[in-house]
Amino acid sequence: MITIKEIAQHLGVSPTTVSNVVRGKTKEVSKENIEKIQDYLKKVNYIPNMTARNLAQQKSNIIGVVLKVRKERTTHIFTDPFVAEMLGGIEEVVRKAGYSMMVRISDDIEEILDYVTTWNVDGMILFCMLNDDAIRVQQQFKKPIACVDAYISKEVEDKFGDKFINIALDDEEGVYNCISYLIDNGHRKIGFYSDNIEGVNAARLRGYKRALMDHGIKPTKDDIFKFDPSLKMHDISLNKMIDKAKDYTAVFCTSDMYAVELMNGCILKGINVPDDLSIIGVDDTLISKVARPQLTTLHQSPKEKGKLAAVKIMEFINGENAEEHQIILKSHLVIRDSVKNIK
Amino acid sequence: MITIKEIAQHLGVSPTTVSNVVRGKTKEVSKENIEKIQDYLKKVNYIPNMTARNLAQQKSNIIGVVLKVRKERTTHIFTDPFVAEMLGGIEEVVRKAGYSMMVRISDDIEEILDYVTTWNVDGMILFCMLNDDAIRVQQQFKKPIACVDAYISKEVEDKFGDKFINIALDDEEGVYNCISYLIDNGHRKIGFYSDNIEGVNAARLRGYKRALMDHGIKPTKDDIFKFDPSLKMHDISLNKMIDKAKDYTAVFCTSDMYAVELMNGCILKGINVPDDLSIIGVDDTLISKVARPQLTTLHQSPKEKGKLAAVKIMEFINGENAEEHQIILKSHLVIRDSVKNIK
DNA sequence: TTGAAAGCGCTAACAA
DNA sequence: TTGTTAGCGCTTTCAA
Repeated sequence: MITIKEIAQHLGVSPTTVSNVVRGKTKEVSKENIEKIQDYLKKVNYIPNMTARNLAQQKSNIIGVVLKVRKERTTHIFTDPFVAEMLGGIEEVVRKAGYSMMVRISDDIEEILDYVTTWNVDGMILFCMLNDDAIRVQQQFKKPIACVDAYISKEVEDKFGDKFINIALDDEEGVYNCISYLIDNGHRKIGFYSDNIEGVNAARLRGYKRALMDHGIKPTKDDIFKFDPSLKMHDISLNKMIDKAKDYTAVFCTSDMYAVELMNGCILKGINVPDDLSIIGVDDTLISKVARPQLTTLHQSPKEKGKLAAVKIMEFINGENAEEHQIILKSHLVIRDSVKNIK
Repeated sequence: MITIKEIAQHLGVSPTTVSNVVRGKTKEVSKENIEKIQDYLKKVNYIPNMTARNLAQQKSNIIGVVLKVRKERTTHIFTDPFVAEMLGGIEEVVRKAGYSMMVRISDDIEEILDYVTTWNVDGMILFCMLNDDAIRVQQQFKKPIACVDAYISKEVEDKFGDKFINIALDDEEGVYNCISYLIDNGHRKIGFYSDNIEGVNAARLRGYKRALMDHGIKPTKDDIFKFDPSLKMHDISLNKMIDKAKDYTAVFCTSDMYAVELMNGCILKGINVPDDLSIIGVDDTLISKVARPQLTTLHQSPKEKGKLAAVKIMEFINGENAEEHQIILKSHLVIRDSVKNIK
């Protein structure tokens, strides 16, 4: 690759002048030099060395997109329609802003911090941060951060500066509505199905419990099914769940993907959905529409979440500050065919 | 961030010695220095500056993962289960090899070349390269390349050096088998449904045509439905397709995603699958199992394709050479419920 | 075993 | 308007 220095030598000008032309800072360059240099740049197809540029400018032009997920989920995290849509939203904004996206999957916040530090990313978009993580991140990472579905306390949140935002959903409220809807349709034995009950899903669990209690139903620990999404355990967990499902008339699942997998497993085992079991999911991604029966689900827009996070990061980088630390999007229930009225 | 120089000064040793310890090149460092330096590194939580390291070493530790897709597909490329699974396969291998993944979506080969050049990526994984692209890539990009589903001529292929591989599928043969299966089940009016007929899909189209002709059916241009996958056009294209579908007893779709969307559209319009229309897809991703009826589809393993591409790139970087320019994986038909025997 | 010095390719402060 | 110079943080020769 040809360098600025070589070009400068060849044309008998200084590297600064060439550099200025390359970067379009042509106010201080004479017309004849601009033309001469531009012609030559094109002729030799000059392409700047990003590494050198970044070192000189103490930045990276990289946005670190970090998916903090537990090991069991790593292998198929991209195939979760929620994540896929979110990434699509992020990618577009980041690319159009002239930045590059580095995607990192990890379940270890220390590793993540090392990663974004060593690459000196200009901003980080962090998916699924928990409270303890947030404390560490806040201590160590001093660049713009946008979170999607971080679930952290008000106190920790307030420790972050002006370059922090969390894009969230009204999870508790949304799930409250889902469960209320089930109850309105005559369901009293309602399961809660998730791969974890941290962060966002803790909020959802609260909504679930509150809805039950408000309708005079006492939630028990047994009603919460935590399953292992790793490839190995997947079918085992699923079958366990299906066995238990017979004791229920409805199950709330914390994502469309899990809902649809459960539904599929049930149907294959002769449990009819929704006649024998009603199912509700979350996300309203493509999969909920193509599944049969079509899935009743709590709508949110993963793509919008991703886009918004990316837009905010760009604003932060460009000097704007966050006016608030949280943006809470509104969910709504999309009623399709996977819930039966059993009144 | 603390630098090697500062550490050296503080400890009264040279930057070289610190650098050697950081990189584990401790053969030439005295034990007392090793210990002293390691302790201090830990104490100050030293994290190397990747940019500086890369500039000095003339490499990047980056693998460029490039999705070359037409503009209409950009917005939801990650949500295609094929792409999602493939990315998952790539990510794992790349990460475990100590590299970082930069994902770039573009439909312009010149832009792609500029991108990987400016970032000085150590290797590129390229999805969906066409013949003309390949010529340009071969001219300009002299680092290891692994392609997934590139479709290029033997001559162009041979112009690449020892650091090139293409991971492909026996597309023509596979689709030949799909169509033969349909014909065996009594179908004679069979449509071909795709968003493009370049590259891989050109091979599939050949398989389609050959199967028809071998069974005495003359394929016509009208039987090929090209639709526009952009968000705007999506429903319009789909409806057009569905209108035409009445003239057919079966449709072959070039991906599960499209197959499932078509199936869904048909069902919503009162066209029963498979009673009124049989459908076959390609990929055998999750979506084909959760759709109803379950989709009969040509199985391949996107994840394996991705993994293999990434493994090959790493081998190339580590000095190994390609023994062949193509690895052709075997597909096979997975028979589920979306095809009806109408004999 | 250690360290001085040059260099990776670019930018930016400052002088001319 | 142009060019000189130093420097970004690291690695790598090579001499001590």
